[in-house]
Amino acid sequence: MNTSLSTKDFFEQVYQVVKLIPKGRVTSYGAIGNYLGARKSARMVGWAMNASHAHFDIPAHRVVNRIGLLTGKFHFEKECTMQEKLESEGITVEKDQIQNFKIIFWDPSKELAI
DNA sequence: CCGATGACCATTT
DNA sequence: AAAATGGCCATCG
Repeated sequence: MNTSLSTKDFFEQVYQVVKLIPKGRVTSYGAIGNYLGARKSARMVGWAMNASHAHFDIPAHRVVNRIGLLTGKFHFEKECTMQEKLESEGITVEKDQIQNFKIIFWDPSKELAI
């Protein structure tokens, strides 16, 4: 069996955190990675989101890069899907840039309080 | 098997 | 202060 519970568990952790993101809030790949103790492996978090297509309950639109830019919008059904969903939750997005990002930023390391 | 790529972030120059 | 590069780990060709 999976004696080496590494990647799969890492994915699960990411999905759990993403699913716990409150409505109207956003977080960054690095924040999740930092919460999981892998801030250097932020790319893996992003890659995990790419695999999130296999999971339907993953609000990947609430996850953006550290500057609040919708870098992964092209990975959604349509380029505007991500922005549409964010605005649908009360988040203002301008030119793929989330407004008030610092205000709506949701840091798992602080909110979930390790 | 080796090389290149990636929804990133941090450090150094 | 801004720009460039390295690092990290996994998947694809």
